[in-house]
Amino acid sequence: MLSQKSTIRQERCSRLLAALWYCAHMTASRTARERVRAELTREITDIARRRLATEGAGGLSLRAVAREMGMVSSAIYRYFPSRDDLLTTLIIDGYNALGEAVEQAEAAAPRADHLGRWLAACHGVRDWAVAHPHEYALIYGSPVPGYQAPQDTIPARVRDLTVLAGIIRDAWQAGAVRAPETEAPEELEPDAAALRELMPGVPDAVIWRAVTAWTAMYGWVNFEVFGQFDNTIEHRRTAFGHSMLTMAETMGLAQ
Amino acid sequence: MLSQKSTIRQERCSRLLAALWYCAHMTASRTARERVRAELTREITDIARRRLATEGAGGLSLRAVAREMGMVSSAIYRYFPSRDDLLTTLIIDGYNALGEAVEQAEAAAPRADHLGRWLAACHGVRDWAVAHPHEYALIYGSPVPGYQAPQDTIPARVRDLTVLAGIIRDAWQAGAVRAPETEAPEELEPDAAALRELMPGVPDAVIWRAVTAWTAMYGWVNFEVFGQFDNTIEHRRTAFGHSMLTMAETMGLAQ
DNA sequence: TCTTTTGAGAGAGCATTGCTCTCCTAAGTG
DNA sequence: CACTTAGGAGAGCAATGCTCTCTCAAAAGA
Repeated sequence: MLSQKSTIRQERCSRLLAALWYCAHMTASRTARERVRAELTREITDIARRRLATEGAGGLSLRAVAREMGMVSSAIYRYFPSRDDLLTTLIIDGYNALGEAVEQAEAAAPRADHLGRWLAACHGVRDWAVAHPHEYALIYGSPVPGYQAPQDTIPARVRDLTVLAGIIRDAWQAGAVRAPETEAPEELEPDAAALRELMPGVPDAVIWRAVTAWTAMYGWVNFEVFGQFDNTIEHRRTAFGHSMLTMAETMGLAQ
Repeated sequence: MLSQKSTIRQERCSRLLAALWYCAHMTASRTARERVRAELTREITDIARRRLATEGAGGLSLRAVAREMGMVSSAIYRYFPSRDDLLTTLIIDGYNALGEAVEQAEAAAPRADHLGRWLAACHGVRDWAVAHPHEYALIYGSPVPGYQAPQDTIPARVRDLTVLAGIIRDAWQAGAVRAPETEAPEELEPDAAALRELMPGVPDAVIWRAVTAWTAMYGWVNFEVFGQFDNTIEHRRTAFGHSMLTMAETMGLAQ
């Protein structure tokens, strides 16, 4: 009994050492094995993403992915410890894809045209969401599994928010924002801290209007992607643009 | 072979006749059997709703409900032909519960205080959603199963929208709405038809602002319920109220 | 009151899922 | 060249949705 325990501990210890050694040399040596592993990992996520786009998050099954790869299902677990980990990877990828779409859309507008940048960013979000409804549902819909680890997703999920903050910051510094007459309740003063860092110098009243516009935009996109506008609104892109123009006015973005 | 087929057809025919007879007499006779059936159906949905509240939509299993009822799983199928049908029932119930919460919240405000009615309705939605996050996710989150039948849900899902439309209609008739300067694009003219019926006399420009406010409200609630505000905004009810006040201003609702 | 119909629970069974084992081979390492 | 180890194969476990058949008691009809 004791010797068995000792053996186990020894084994675990040697594994730990091996893992440490592996970590220390990982960056230096790009062995063929590591390359094929990275390649297979990418192939798994690609297939999973494709299946996600057709079946939806609920229908994504590890076994189906394995089958499509010509692998046996247990082999997948060498690459992803669980189905939720695969989903988390897909979520992070989704955040990055959306963030990139927004960044590119916004970057296409002239820097001084703050209203144009806002509208471009909004359409960037909407167009991507409409084109990738299931991926969008994964990142901005109801949380699917028990609960995905939010820690890993933080760096990727703020990319779109950063774009908005940049627009508001630039517009404010350029004097292109009319400050609202009404102030935000003092109670909210500490809550704006994180946002204040993204938009230095911008008064809280403007920040809160930006938050309102932000949630309004995602509210619209949610409604549209999740089918709430079916059989009601046909010209959705136009209606969305008009709605976002209204929100620009609410934010005090000068025409 | 032929006789077997004929027997089957005969059997099916007699079943059909029995079903027709049953339908014809259903309303008149409330037998004990029907009462216990209704009672058990209600018990199933109650347990399902409770499990939904703790496990979420993904973790709702027919077998678990059956186990909790002391039934064998196959017996559940006498009451609901599939898991999706149970979910659809829950969705309709959710729409009705939310609709009722909104109606009650809005009814508590003085009729002439249109801004107060708007804010009350908004808080009605938010408070219910925060109190029943999984049910809210079921009705306003990403569509969970393959696709639920939207036809059955239509009567229940417009209750909240009707409340909003009533506020705007009353406010407009009372002259308490400032019409916006900018008009909506003509392209959207046909899309407002359904909404125009709910708010007779209200100009399209105001209707579209109401839609924007509506989506903004649900956008905020989505963000809050789905955890997008975690570790950022603490005083969420206050922030939500301020945001909805901003949207009232956007709609032109006079203070 | 007695026979017949029928609604509905029990139980076995099927295909599928996520995940965990143990084996075993071939690629990479000293 | 010996040997370590990453990783694929396959069986297996528990759970799921759903479909059968069997059976019995309650309701209906005479």
